[in-house]
Amino acid sequence: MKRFYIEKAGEFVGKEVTIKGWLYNKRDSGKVKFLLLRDGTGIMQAVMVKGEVENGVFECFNSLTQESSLIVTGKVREDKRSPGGYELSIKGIEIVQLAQSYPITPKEHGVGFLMDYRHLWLRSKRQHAIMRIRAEIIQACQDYLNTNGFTLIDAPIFTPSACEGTTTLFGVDYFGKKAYLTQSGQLYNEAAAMAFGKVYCFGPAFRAEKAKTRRHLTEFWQVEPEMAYARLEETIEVCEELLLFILKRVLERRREELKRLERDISFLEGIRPPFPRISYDEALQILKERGIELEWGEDFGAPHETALSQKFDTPFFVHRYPAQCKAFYMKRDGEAPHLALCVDGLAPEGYGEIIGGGEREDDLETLKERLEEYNLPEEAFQWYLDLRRFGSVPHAGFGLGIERTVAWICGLSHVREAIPFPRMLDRIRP
RNA sequence: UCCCCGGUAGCUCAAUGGUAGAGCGGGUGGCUGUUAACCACUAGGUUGGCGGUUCGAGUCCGUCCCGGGGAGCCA
Repeated sequence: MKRFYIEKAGEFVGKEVTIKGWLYNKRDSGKVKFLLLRDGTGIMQAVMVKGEVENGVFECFNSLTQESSLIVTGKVREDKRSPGGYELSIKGIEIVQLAQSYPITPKEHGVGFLMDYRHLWLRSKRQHAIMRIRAEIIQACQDYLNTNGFTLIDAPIFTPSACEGTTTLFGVDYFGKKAYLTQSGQLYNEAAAMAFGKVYCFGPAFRAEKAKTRRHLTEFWQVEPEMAYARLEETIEVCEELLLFILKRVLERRREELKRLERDISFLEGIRPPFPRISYDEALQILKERGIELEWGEDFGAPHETALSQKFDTPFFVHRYPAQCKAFYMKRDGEAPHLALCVDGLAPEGYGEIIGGGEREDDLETLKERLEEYNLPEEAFQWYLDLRRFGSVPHAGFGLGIERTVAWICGLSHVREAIPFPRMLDRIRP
């Protein structure tokens, strides 16, 4: 017989099953006692009435504490009075461990307290829903890329040098030498793209930014596709397809979780392509119309991104930023060399940037000049320059931030809930 | 790093410079359908640390620590 899981309770009506799980909560009314059991897939109410179960089983109810681990057997029934519509009539209870007094109660708590107990907080309904959606989004990224000709080529976590300047890197001791935790797999992705054509890497990135906002983690995950011979417009197409694929997948498979988070599902369902593509110059114009002045050449700050993302009901792309505010490897626009052939993908509803990417500089001499302009040591980038010496081609790619995407799709107010164990300025525990 | 707000029972929060309190959680008892159940009783405090003002400080001042919100930068 199939193993029973609470989320599949409907397939077991009338059958006797075993739930291996934990006590989420309990209630009683004298001779009727209710256990709310969770097994990792969902929560199900179990009930027992005095006289209808063995006395020992009935009496053990009083000793049960929140989050005690239990193995409960009984028969599955449909019952409208039960949350979820299905209920277990208890036959037997085996106590695996009686939990000590559990710190997280069914009442309200502050974020600081909950973050201190992140290892336990993950058991709560809301966090459970977020993590299942996160897993679905990650799988959707991989499914989309794997079925569209991309090969997964992992990039290293230890790196000998910076790819976007050294100020935001975490340094580590590497057998007496200085190494850094990667802030992006991109440079290695470019090498991989020259070998495999279309590639992607998926993994954590580390940025030692002293940023204390709802959108920053010092350790975050990203998926980074890179494509040989791709230009900016094609890259934006891939960004759009990937986002649509993710949305469709989550709406198909994680609808219950979205409901639990009280996400506005109809908003997500209403998202249709094509997503607007606006240039940096057009974005400045939009901001101006809204009374927000920004000098040309300045990068967008949080208020600018928020204002822009409130204008659209879908994700949208801002392309061709001033080259001066972008990284050294960005290719310049041949027709307007003061612009970089780059793109940011922004989520609507005030969420802002979730994607950053663009074309990479493919000319050896130009790239050498850039390294000098940006004060980067050329010798550390010899391997990277090799990619321009041996069969250089136009190429482009982008990075999609997982936590920011999760935060947007789930409607979270802070990315810290979008990752199991967030690492932030001033928080590295648990 | 800067600006703003906060730190009181396990948790969420009250308390004019004058006797530290409530709800939840814990414990005990009651209730045959509960839905963050309900009812009764009960235990629980160095008011973040240090220093100062005052007859008297949870409350005012200084400083440090911790948390929350925001900014610069970014996925």
